[in-house]
Amino acid sequence: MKIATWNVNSLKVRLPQLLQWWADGPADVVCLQETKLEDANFPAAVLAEAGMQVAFSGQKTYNGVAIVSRHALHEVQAGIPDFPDEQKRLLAATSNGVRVICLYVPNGQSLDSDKYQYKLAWLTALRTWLADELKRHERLCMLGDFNIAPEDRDVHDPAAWVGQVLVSDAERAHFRGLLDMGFKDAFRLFEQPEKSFSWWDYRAAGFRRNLGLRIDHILLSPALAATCTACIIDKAPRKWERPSDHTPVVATLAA
DNA sequence: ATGGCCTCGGTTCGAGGA
Repeated sequence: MKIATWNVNSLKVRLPQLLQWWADGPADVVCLQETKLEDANFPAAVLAEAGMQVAFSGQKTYNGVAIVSRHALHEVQAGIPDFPDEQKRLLAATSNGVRVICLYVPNGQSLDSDKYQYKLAWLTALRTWLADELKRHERLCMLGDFNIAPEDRDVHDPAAWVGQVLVSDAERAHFRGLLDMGFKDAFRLFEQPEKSFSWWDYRAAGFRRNLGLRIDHILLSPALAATCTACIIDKAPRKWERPSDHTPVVATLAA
């Protein structure tokens, strides 16, 4: 079973790329972020036609998350319980016996912004809720755009990023907190090339020059981590016409 | 060396992203 995460930066724009990537067959479950679509406009019929089961939670213009799967999706839940939030950033569902959480962590904008405080509050609520979820679901995974580069090696130029969001101590402490709960960063279970990133700025020819960040992650519960045989960043879609600024991350789980 | 894009809503620019 392959599970993946991909911030598509508008599903309306990226629908052809998603269909192409799905047809190429690299995943059984894909968590999508930044769909930027109200639920009424979600292309459910087109995706169903392509063989996808879908669950989605969206809003106009911003945010929006979805899960697409070859297998049926059960027990769909949107949002973090007890954390009222207008922004559609979290969706959970069970597929093939695996509990899948799709998330889009707030960006935070800058360290002195209210949006940064919202980001930290969101992460606190996430961790509080997850402590319970880990007890309820042994086979649990969390995939998404975390908007956190966990370590300096996940940043193309750490010195240039000092003092910015995505790399701050408080954000990284939240990420480590998830690892301390028992989650494993699937990508780091394996030897990886240096300067592996999942996002590159559209500006400055960022992709061509590999000026990127690794901010899209797959975290696995201990039981799932034990079954993980590979985790890769698939850079192919970032080279296609009109790409998202993020590219998919894919983990392989043995049956 | 510097700055360099893309998406959306809604008009032709501002906000937001990372």
